[in-house]
Amino acid sequence: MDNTIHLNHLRSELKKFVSFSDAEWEIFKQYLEFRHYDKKDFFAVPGEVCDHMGFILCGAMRYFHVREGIEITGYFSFENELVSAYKSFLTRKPNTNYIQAIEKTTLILISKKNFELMENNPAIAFKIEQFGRRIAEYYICCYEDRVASFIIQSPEERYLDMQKNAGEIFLRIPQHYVANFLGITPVSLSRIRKRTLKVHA
Amino acid sequence: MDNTIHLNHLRSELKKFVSFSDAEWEIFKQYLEFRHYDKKDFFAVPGEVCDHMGFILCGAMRYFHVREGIEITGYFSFENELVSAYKSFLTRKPNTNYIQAIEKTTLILISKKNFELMENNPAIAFKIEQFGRRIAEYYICCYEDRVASFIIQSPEERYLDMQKNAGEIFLRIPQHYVANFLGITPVSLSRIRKRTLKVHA
DNA sequence: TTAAAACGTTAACAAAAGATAAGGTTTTGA
DNA sequence: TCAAAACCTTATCTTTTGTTAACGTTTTAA
Repeated sequence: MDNTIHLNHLRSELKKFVSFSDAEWEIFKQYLEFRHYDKKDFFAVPGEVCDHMGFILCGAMRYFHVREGIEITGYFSFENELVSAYKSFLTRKPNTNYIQAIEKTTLILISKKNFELMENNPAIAFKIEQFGRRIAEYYICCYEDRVASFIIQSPEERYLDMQKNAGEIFLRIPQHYVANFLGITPVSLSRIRKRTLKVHA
Repeated sequence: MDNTIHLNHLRSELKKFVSFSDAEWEIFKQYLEFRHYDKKDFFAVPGEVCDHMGFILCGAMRYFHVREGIEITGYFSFENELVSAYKSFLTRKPNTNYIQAIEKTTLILISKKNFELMENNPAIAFKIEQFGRRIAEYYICCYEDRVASFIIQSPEERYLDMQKNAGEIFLRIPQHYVANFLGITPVSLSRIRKRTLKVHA
């Protein structure tokens, strides 16, 4: 199977982090693997170390904790985004949540082992450090905004912002997952929707 | 003034991110500057790009947003920790919150300009990439936990956890700042304290 | 030293959210 | 295709939080 088109797509998308030279890319792509997930397949589970970082070619992933038997969704990743239990991937400690495909999903994976091999390969080590740094810095910026939203906004304000800035999510994600993402219960989100609908009608 | 002892302390503390060789350290330390902040002095303000990252030798810093004239505290940094409006520092876009000394505070600063000079100095560029990467990765791990606390815990649970794991903070930080940090109002925290005190009495 | 500001608690009331359950619709999967 | 599961809404009741204000104490700064 020829995955050239997908690899080229990945290379292009990764430019927002770092640009690989042709020589670097030839090395880099040898460390990649493709993997398909059916809906409900798990990318990561609690208690196991997350060994991979993935790039989503198509599909979507849901991150959730289980607390007293109840699933609580904390995050989503969609196509052209990365997916990983980052803390576990970095620290090599057991992960604490599930990451599950919520659609048929195809990933391009890099294993921790391959990451480390590249970090020790002088031909590409520097670029890999840059790559790892930019990814981490990118996510820090996202986290800064997300934490601020919990500190300075009410659930209703978070919902309205999300509707404005990421409205497409509601077309793909069950609403009770979104509720958890906003830090509230599904019942509460349903009420907020009813409340705020009237304002714009 | 001889700051050798403080620089050696910094070098030692930074080992949790990266170890500098003697040669690298000689270069690195030339790009550092010391700065003192009186209580209530600002390290960063909204609308300005944050040009520095700081290491706290002594003292403490508070991060807060102003919303409708009200200050809302989102974070603190203490001695031996870093301080920065990270997103602004990284993206060179205007910062959106205040960072203020809440005690007399001494920082060792690296400017963005000096950071970039080192990134372009072959003698130390690789180490700087590693350094930047490890810092970012460290903060991602912190953020992962912090976001999870908003998703899966109630304010009361967040308070009890904080009391257990970071009790000393309450000795240095006014309680209404802590309340904001937990995502609630000062009045609500006062009630939670009253509620939970009885359980342990 | 002393007046002003900051701080924590409490009260009273309103608003929002959580918990539970029921009902109807849609989706899923055998 | 059809029964089961998943999903969203609504209702009821309880709990928690927000808002505002008052009060007493502590800290700050002139």
